[in-house]
Amino acid sequence: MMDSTSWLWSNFRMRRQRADSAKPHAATFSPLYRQIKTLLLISLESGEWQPGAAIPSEFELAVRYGVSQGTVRKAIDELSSESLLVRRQGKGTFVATHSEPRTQFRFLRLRATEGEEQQPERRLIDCRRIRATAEIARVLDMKSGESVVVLRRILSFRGIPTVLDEISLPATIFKGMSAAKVSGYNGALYDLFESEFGVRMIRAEERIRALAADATTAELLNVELGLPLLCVDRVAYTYGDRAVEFRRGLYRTEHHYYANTL
Amino acid sequence: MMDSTSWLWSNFRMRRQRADSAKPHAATFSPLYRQIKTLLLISLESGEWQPGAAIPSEFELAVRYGVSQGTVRKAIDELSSESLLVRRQGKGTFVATHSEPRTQFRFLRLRATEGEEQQPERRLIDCRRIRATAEIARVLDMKSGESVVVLRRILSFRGIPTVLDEISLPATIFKGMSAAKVSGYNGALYDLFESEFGVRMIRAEERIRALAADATTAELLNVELGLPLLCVDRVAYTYGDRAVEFRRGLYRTEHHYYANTL
DNA sequence: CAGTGGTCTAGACCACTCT
DNA sequence: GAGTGGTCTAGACCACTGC
Repeated sequence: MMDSTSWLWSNFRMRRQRADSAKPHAATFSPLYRQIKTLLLISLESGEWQPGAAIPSEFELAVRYGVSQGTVRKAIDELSSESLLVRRQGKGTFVATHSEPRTQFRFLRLRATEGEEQQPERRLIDCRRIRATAEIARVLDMKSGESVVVLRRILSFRGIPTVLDEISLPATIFKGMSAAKVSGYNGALYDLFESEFGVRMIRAEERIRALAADATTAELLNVELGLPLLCVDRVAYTYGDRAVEFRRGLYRTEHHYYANTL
Repeated sequence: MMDSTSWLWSNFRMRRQRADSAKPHAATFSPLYRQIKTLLLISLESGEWQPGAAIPSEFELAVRYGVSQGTVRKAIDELSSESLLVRRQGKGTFVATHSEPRTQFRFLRLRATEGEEQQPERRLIDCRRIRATAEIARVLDMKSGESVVVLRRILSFRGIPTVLDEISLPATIFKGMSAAKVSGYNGALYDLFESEFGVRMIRAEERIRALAADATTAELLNVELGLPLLCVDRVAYTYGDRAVEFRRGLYRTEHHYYANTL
């Protein structure tokens, strides 16, 4: 089959790396397990293995790539520590999903000052199409003026509006995004992105500042003008470190805090 | 030597674990490499290996503990990923130190909105001894009324006062702490704690909120009353997850932000 | 060159899950 | 019991550092 041919070739190229360089090593050298990791990443990104599904066993992958099980294992170890894969002893290795509570915990850092943890209620305010501003174009690596979908929504805890999110997405990647799609969904947005648009958020960077509530924000969050809020700017990345979301969150912190571990 | 005796005994006990339990496995089971990791932690905590110094080679440790090099390796891997040890190919494995810039980056998350990264100037305001309030006693796991050292200081960037820190430390652990000791030191506090008091900060948890500057803060940071500030409450832990510092930081965020990666 | 960490292998056995 | 990930070993060789 074509598959066999392609992996034989890949493997040949991998092994060559060591043998054919006259100089000790060029800057292009990478160990076998990293090359395996790259192959696994390709399979993940291409959708060959769907979120939530099991990937082939370590033994099978070792045979497929013509390396030892330990080498495959080390590649999976890294992907697992990056939360792209999840190992389950006795069952197999699975593609990580945003529908797992563990993952949601990772991307929503707001915790209640006291009392039990609770799921937020999500209410969509609006969903518009605009042309990318210079700022959005810069962080999302687009051209100014390209089409962007902007969602605004409110997260409430125990009925208290607590977070105002403004979420900017490249329209070309999130084709068919609409208020209906978001409203009809009762879960984390990243879960929707993954299942409906095939966009998996891998990593995000946040910049946190404090600022005073302006008129619009004060009204939407039902607080008085000037109340100090956390302003959380997030850029989220998918495979290959491609930025695909810019999100500005305004958090009330009378009864919640942003949790972080150093 | 006594050393030989003790490690032989330890090793015996480790291997026993597998053999002598009739039931498949009690909840107390832990794999060999974790037991090795614990032994390494003991050596670190006891000061047998000083910060910045090299620990014995993997081969030597394998002989000492009577296990294979790969098992020692896995133990070191975990300690290394927890930033307790640092591997340097060809040189050895070293005890991590707070004097390395990399480590300071980890515990000071404030970044400039624009321009080059810069070292802050540190100015001590005062250093007092008080009795632990209920709140401090709770987070530092002390009794109410026990002696606490409280430092207040300001961090300035480019001459602009930006952070007001109030740092509470158990007096019994930080014996001999004084204004002179802190003032005479031009570096990260954790570096001072490590070298002068033998207290190594391993991990910290932060809770971030937004609040308005009160009168005292406004004066010390030279801002107007009510300016929104980040309030960063940190509890820092040393070996064995013992809390040894409570720190409340108030951050101006006109020209800086708190950086975080998810 | 010797010594250290880094990679890779092959094989054994353990622990867990499901059938 | 079969299949999966988890641990452990012994040994080979590579890559980097410093003498």
